[in-house]
Amino acid sequence: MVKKRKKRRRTTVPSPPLDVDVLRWNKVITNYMRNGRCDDASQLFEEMPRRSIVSWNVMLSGYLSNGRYASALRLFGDMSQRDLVSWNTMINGHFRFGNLQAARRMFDEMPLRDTVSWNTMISAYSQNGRVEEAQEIFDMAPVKDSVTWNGILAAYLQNGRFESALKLFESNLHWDIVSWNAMLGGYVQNNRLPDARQLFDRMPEKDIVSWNTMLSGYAQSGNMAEARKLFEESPSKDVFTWTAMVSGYAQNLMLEEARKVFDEMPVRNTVSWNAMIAAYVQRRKMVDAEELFNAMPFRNISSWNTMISGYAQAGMIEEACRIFTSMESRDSVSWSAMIAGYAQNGLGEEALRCFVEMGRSRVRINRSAFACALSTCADIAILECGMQVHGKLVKAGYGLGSFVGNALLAMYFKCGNVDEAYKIFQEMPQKDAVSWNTMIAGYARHGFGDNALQVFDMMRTTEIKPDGVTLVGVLCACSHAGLVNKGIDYFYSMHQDFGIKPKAEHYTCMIDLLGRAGRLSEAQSLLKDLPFEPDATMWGALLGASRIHHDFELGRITAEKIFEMEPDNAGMYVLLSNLYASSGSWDDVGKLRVMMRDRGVRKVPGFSWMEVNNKVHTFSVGDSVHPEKEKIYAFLEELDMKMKKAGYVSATKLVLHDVDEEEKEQMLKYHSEKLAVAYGILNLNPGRPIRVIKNLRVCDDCHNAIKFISLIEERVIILRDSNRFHHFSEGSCSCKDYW
DNA sequence: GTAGGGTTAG
Repeated sequence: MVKKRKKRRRTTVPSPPLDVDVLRWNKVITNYMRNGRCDDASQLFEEMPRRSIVSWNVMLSGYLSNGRYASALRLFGDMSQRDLVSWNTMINGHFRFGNLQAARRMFDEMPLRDTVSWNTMISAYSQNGRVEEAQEIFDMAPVKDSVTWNGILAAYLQNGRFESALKLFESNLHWDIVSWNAMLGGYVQNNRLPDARQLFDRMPEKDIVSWNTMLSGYAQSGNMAEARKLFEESPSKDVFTWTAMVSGYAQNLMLEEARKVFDEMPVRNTVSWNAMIAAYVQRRKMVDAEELFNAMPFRNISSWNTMISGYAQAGMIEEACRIFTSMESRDSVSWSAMIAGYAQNGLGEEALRCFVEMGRSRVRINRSAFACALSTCADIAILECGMQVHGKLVKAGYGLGSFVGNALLAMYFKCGNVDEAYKIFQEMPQKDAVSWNTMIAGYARHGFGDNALQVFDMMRTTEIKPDGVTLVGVLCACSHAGLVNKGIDYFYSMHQDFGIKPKAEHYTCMIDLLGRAGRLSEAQSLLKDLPFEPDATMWGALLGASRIHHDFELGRITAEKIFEMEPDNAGMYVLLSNLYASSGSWDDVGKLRVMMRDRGVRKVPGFSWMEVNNKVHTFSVGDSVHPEKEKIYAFLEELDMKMKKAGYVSATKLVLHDVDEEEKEQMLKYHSEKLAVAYGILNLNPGRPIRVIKNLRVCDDCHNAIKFISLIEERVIILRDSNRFHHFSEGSCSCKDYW
């Protein structure tokens, strides 16, 4: 079924009699193109006294590989004759620049197709994430050679359909070595190293690629001992082998070993240098990285990109920007690295500005940039913006492959639009573990525990196995849905049923689950019998439970533990302070305040934000800067009266400061989330949900007040605080008053 | 002109 490569048939149109001159010209042009000298090449092309079809083809592929799509198109239009190579090149070019429809149209219309045409279509569709189309072409292909077969195998492997690939691979015994290697790589990428090794050992023949694939599999998974063994056993080594070792040591943070291999390498290329730079970058040694970067003989775009992301990850965003702006040409990775860098350094708006700028540049926005932009929108929770990115995404024709689809899911959840998240989820053609986990955890964080568990049940009917993250979501969902016993069951059977040993995060969920249900002593004993040392998050869960159930003493003990571990965690001081205040122990509140002052712990100022007409409005306690503050305050006064009539009592006891009653009430009234909600009601049409984001946990009084507001104003209000989501509607909240 | 291995973004 898989045959040896056939000799290429050059043309269908007879070439003019070759003369040596034309061959020489073509050679020079090819060299120019290889070195990125497009303009020199085209000048030479213009000056040629005679041209063969090869001259045209060399120009065409040269333009395409140098990013000159428009020039390529023009040239293709100008060609007086075209052979199969011209057509195939142009089709591939359309794909490379994301013009899938044009490629398909050209394929459908071309006068004659050879196997390369079919193969090009298959692999290009696959590289664009379109497995269905790749499959369609594969099924239609009249002749299939080994490249065709490997194309469909790679299409499965590269697009998360490992099981299908495996099935296909096992159904046929005549694969050539390229496909064996592809399958080996598939195992490696799916972290199935023992299986990979088995395949490796039973390969009918191995070439250097097989050895390198296996070696880098070990290296990437942290098994440097085994990688080293293969390195020494392998019958031959090339620059790939050596570079894989450097990068393996780099990723396992073994800097000295990496450098030693790098120094011993008989031959280095740019990628080897890049791997060594990456080693320094991963250790945040930017001085050494920069030194190497300056010393290397040739830099390619990855070298620059590595430096950008290195500086960005080291928090040196100005330096990253310096590298970015000094580049001659930037590709999608450069842009993505810059966008991600801004986002990781808390500069969300800069990140989005950069994304917009990328859209204006000649570089096509790739999946990564979309994913980065979406996750930025998610972090700063601006739904409108996220929806616009979503729109662009659809227009760019990327579909809902799991990578981008998952980013979309997360964005809609984090921006508070649960329904849209579910819609996306349903539309996703392939759901991986991350998709399922995002859905489950998303529903849970929004307080829709039952939905989360439904999704979990659906997941169990698929071939995708639940992992540790899934179980965190499930336990969290049980906690939020008040399904205490079900949660306990899952916890104690997860090892047996799913082969997942409970880790710290699962214990934290359990403490939260028991605590929320008021079973504080059980939560305590779980904490006492932990198989490892509890961390501050676990104590935090217990403190949260103490607060909800007003267990003064437990709260105090718990908080002391936390203060020992994390003396700077302001949130925990506030939590304890609230607990003290709610029982009127102003003395303790005062002592705590002194303690905070002595230890230099600063309360993070609370603020909220929301989006109206594509503009983000930020509010802080007792805001006096917002241009419409008069209107907002007046509205709040009015609202306050209505709320009191409906039975609302302001929880003055909860204010941190021991001030007189009237003043306390004023301070509460103007908490940032209340201001934001008021602004939303004033500026968003009735019927539209009001989405507010707050950087801290919402306080009891605001939570209570917003419940009343949702009832009086007949509004759905969705509040994201630092911990979870609250959906207020008709006087109640999806968190069931526990957060 | 189409396929498998080493570097960068998510």
